[in-house]
Amino acid sequence: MNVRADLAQRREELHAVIRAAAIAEFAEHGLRGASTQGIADRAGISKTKLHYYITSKEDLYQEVLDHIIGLWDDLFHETPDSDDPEGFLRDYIARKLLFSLEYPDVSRVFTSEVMRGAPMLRAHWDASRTATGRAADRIAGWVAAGLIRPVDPWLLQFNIWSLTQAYALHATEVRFMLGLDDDAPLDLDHITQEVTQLVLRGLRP
Amino acid sequence: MNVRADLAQRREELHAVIRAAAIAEFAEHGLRGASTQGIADRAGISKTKLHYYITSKEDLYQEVLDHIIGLWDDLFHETPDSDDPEGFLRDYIARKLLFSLEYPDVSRVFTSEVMRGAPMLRAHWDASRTATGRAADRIAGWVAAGLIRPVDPWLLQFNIWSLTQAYALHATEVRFMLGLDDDAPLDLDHITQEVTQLVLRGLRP
DNA sequence: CGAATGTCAAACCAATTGATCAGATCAAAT
DNA sequence: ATTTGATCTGATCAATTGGTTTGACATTCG
Repeated sequence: MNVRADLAQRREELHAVIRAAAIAEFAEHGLRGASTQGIADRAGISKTKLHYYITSKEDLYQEVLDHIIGLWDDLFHETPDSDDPEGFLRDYIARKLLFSLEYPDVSRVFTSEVMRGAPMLRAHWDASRTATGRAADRIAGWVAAGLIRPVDPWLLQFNIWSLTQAYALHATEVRFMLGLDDDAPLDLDHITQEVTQLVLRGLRP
Repeated sequence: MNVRADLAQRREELHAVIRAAAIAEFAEHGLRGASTQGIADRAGISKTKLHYYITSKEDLYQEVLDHIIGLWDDLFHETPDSDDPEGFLRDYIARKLLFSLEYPDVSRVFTSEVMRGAPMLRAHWDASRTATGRAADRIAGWVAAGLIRPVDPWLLQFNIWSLTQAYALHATEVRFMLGLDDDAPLDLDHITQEVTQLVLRGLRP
């Protein structure tokens, strides 16, 4: 049984390596532009071996998308520290930005899929929309309670998404503009501070 | 001479058609994922005919990137109505959003190139950086004059870019969340209002 | 032991890729 | 009318694509 567990674990580890390689390749070239050879190279295995562990490129891509959705759900479902607007938004923005800077390729794959019309993402979006709708209700509640000024609760969420995700999508551009090396880390705390302030002050009644 | 002009014009018109088709294809699939066959189909010509007018896929892509940079320069160099922060930012945000909603594919091609490390964009970025630096100086001036609260002038620009571009990149997602048809127009005025308010109020001293 | 299962690589396959070529077509210039 | 040059097409190219097959090797289990 110990051996069996080891085997299953080795399989799972290799699968994680493959998934990571796939995310990197898909982030850089999209679904059509990604090649299984490229994924195999990044994973450090032969193309044949890769195809032994996956059923098809499209299938791997779909699995990556599911994985991403799962990560985002986790990120969103972590109970926020507080329920007042300021505490909640601070926490939310900080977490989103941390994720963007830590796993930029994940955001890139997602945006790449959206840019081509999100044909393989539509299945997940129904759940995502109801979640966004609940959040919109909460924001509307803040507005009604006079805690923040009147805003469109949906657009506010889109705006926060864009502010946080941009630092993943355009990290290369940001680094260049700031005169940083291509692989230099971005200043998470500073960015978080600036974005948070912009949003919080922008919502003052 | 008249005839010559006509010929040159026909050539140019066809070239514009090809460029538009290329932008659509590149926006959806990126450089590697785009196929010359797909571009030819969108342009309504045969693949052979396409290759008669272009020298290579990479070359066409580079030309598209140059074209995009030109469009953005024009957008930026139009003299703003006013020089005070509020007037300038209102104008700038409105123009950027108008462009994003009108030509979303242009923004998509640009982001797609950035996401893969922007190897064919670096040549343009030096000029772009000095322009951004000048804008940063102006913003710093506003801060020094107490017209807006202290902010990082560079990050403020990144944040405005992301707020405006997101409605091009993620138009599909936004439409879905708002329950709109895939080809329904987004409410430019409403979005402009919301984004402008968020930024202007977020900058109050 | 031996059968069965899991792991992997070399060779290979059909399809698509970007791109070329020789030649047909056509309008303009001589 | 003939020449010239640009435009356009069908056939075709070599290379790369995603994916399979065959078979060798190893590991596990009876």
